[in-house]
Amino acid sequence: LALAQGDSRIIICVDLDYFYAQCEEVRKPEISGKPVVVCVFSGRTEDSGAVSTSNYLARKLGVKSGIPIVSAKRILKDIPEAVFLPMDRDYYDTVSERIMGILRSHSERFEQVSIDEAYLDISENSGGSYERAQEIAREVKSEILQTEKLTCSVGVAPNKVLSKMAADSKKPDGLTVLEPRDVYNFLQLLPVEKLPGIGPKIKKSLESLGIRTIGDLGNADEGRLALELGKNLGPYLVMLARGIDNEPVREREREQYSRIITLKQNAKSFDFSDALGPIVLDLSKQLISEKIMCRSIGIIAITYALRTRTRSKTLETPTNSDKLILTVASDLFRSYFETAEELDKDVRRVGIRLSELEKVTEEKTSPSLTDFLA
DNA sequence: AATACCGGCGAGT
DNA sequence: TCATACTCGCCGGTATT
Repeated sequence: LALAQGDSRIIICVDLDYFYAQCEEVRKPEISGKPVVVCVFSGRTEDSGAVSTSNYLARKLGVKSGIPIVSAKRILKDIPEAVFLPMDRDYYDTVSERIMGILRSHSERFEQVSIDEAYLDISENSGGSYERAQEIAREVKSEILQTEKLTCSVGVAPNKVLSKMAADSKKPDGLTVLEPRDVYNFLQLLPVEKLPGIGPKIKKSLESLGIRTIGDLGNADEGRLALELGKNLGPYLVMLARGIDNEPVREREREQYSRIITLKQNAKSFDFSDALGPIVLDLSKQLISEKIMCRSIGIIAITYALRTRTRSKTLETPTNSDKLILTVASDLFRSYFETAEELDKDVRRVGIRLSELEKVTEEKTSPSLTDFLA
């Protein structure tokens, strides 16, 4: 089994356990030991909405991410101590930022992939030793536990995908080291959906080709797979299945900002500025505070049938103006409702997406009055 | 032919 | 039955040059 240059790196994946719910346990110690369910209430009716995250006690009883809040309440109706809390993103963001600061201090090469997950390339600080790498992982875990009282699951492996799979293999509060010599046995018998990036749809596609385990996938004919999954995705997954992943750990710029809301009731059209005004203002404020402009403005409509529909427009000149964003978004929605097929006009949720981002530079900042007077 | 843009879809937290 | 709020990435079609 060839592992290419992948052998020579040592990567750590840190994954904070049931993050939102664990943040709530830290903030309100009296709820730990009880099932905790973090909810996104959509405001349509009392308890409309979905479960964002739950702690392990709730999960064990079947309350998992994505299920309707009413289903969760049904499941836990005989457990009076169960706790349902509204999601508080701002709070989790601040906790996340502090933890990412800790992680960043452990390696020059750092990559945050989500609010609760990051990679560290510790090839250098470990001196190539998995023994030392494991110590570093232990230090990271204990530092997060001491400063924030949060547990995490950590994977140590020769590349990002394997470190993620190692972290996934023991949760919560795990520490799994996967050395190059163990990779083949680790992967061989796992079902394909354990590979990050393979969800229900791709699993089904692979099944139609008789591919069930990661071992099967690694031995698959790349040509046949390219036909089934696309010319890039197919071969890429085969390489992953062979334990090869040369993606570097690198800090990435954010590529988009979006906001989406659930309408009070489904609509064939709606008062654009009423519904969109607040989220546009919020987005615009965020762009300005982060000194960013966007060159593409998009709208998102989620239909009654839960289909996602999008329209977007690329501007000549980048903007961060709430007025312009609202105008463009309203136009896009108007034309959407004019042109969409009948079923797609029944809209449940609407949102806005800003992309093609650029940093604001001095020269591009629009001249202000004081500049004129100077 | 290469690149930009667009819209759909899939996956993940 | 009921079905959030985000982010990222790939795919294929079409328009533009």
